[in-house]
Amino acid sequence: MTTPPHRGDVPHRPKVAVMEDVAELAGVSAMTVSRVLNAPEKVRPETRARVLAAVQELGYRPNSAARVLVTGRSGVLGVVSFDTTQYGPASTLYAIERAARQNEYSVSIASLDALNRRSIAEGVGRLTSQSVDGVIIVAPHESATDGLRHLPPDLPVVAVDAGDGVPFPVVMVDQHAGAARATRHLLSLGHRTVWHLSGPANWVDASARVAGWRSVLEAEGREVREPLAGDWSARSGHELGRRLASEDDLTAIFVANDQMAMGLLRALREAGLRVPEDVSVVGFDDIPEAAYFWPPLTTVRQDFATVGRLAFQLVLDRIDGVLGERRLKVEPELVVRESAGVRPPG
Amino acid sequence: MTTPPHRGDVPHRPKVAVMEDVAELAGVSAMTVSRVLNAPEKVRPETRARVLAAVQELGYRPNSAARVLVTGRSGVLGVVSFDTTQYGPASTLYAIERAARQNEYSVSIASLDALNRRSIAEGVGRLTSQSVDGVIIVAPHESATDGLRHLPPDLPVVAVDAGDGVPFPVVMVDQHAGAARATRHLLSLGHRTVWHLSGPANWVDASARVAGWRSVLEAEGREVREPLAGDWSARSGHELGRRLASEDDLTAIFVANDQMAMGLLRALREAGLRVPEDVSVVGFDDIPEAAYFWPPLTTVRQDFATVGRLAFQLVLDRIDGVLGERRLKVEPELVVRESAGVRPPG
DNA sequence: TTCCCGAGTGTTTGCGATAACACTTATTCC
DNA sequence: GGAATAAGTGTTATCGCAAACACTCGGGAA
Repeated sequence: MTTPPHRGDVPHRPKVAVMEDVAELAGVSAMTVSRVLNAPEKVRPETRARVLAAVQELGYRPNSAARVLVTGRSGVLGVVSFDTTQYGPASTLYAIERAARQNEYSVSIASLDALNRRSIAEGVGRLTSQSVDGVIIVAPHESATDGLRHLPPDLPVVAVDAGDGVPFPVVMVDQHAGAARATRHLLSLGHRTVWHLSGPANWVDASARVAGWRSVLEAEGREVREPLAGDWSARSGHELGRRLASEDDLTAIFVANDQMAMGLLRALREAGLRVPEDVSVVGFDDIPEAAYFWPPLTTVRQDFATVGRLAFQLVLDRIDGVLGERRLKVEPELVVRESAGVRPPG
Repeated sequence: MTTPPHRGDVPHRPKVAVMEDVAELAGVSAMTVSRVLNAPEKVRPETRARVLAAVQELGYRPNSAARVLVTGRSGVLGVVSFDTTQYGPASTLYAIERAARQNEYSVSIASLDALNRRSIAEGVGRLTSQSVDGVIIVAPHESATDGLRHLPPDLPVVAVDAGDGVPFPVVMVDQHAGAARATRHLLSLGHRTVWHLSGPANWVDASARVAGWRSVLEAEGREVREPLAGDWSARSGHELGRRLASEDDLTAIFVANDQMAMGLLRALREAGLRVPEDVSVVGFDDIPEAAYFWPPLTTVRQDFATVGRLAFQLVLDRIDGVLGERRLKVEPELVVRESAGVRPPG
């Protein structure tokens, strides 16, 4: 007498209901249950009601793996991104998730440790092997652009803040325009020229902001001082600020993001310079804390929520086979607070 | 003669390779391919090499849906969380994703619009219907605790920062100890008592910090002033700071997070109070910018990365059937900078 | 009446992988 | 030498669902 294998050692799971169970309870075939769930109008109302009641009673939930296997669609969107602890990427991700949820999609994420071609390809790979229907890439680094050119061509992909020359739609804030706006604002206050504390080299946002800043200065025939590059952190803003503080024609600075602006403000104060009386500062991003900097920071607001929403809409279109815009720009907005004032006399 | 259906109208996709294709190319059965991928040691090295070559040549990637269907395991971990744009949740999420990735798991997210039982159940539902293997819930609100009691009992779940009485493991920073440390630090500087600017009611972290702060004051026989509750934002810190500024025995304040501390610092300055000469301030979190506040903020560092890592380890154990710790606490650390000083004379 | 049509439902098949088991062949042991 | 064993591989069944097609039935058109 042998003991039956694999029985008894497991405490008899109350096995979850499958479609067949629902069908049986409702006295119909599994196919009818499927129809009730996917094309209710094809089922007579009273049958439908019986099925729905059975679904309810058994707490039935369709098995997505089985559905994916047969339909080829998963209802999952992949997002690959770099450093989601930062305000910008985090907000974008959040907006994407919201938009996805409203369209019955869920979101799978793949964070990147580094920004380079291998890393991006690998991130996309992790997602595609989870059968995502499409991918949004939030990787605003120029090295990424390269990686983006070598993706599976049939996969619906949309990038956020990517450089030129990627073979699919891109959604981005118009960094160039934002930087230009900030720079013009400072010039309009009477400053002779504007210094720039930029983001790290090879970040597309950083380059675009440099370009926007430079273009305004050049158009106005102002002197263009070499920008100092930080790494987006308050720490780097502080460090560069100390160097900057000793320049004698320093009256206006455009900083590539709010965190660096924060470090800069502190460095200036430590050097005995008052903001905005002696030096004017304009940031970029409008993080929620910007209004509580000392002094409250004049900055350029990026609407990450809109970016996320648009990016989702674009992948969704691609998934549905619609070929939409190739490059959407969201307008940034100058938020005037108190860190930028008129040029000091002298 | 009828035309063959569904041929020619679709522009002949280069259909992706499936296991059978690999098998054919390598001259083996599909089962052998499967073994090469899942239990390579059971296949003779030369066969294995042939199969691997075929995999390479066809660019074969296993179809996860099919695998999930038959194995019942997806390799996907669900994370439900509230407001991932904030530093804490974002960092936790990031750490979870990292840990997951290192263990060949990927991560699906479900953001919550609100913190209540329905919302949490719905978020978990969205994830389970995607066949996740386990779920980590980052929802530090007391109303969540209720929702957490009504989840499918067989689903491996771990919570981050949940209150007592949830029926599964919880990982959290020891908020009580952190608050106590901050409070003791202020008392040790000679302050007679410490005010508290707390987080919103019903947030478990907020309550724990209040409790930690209160317990030290009571143990030392100091006066306990009613805490003022903010909403974690710099804005609320500023607003409450204005109210606080007029109190005449105000020399030390413990603030429940760094953003509120920032708003508070500004309000104090606006009221003509110097920090730390007139008033000492200690925050909580140690966000990356805290060192660049004016003055640099003394605060309590939460190690979100460790929290995320532990939470992942715990779900992983549960998925594997290991029943581990029920409540893990991560020690916070007081980071002394310049915003807290000795009690002013008088 | 007969036929056709469409609405509503059921049956069969197949999605792509793995579990379980069956089958070879070589190896070991008595 | 023969049985027992192990290593390597193949066969078959199955996971849960939906696509495709088949069937039934009643009502209108011819």
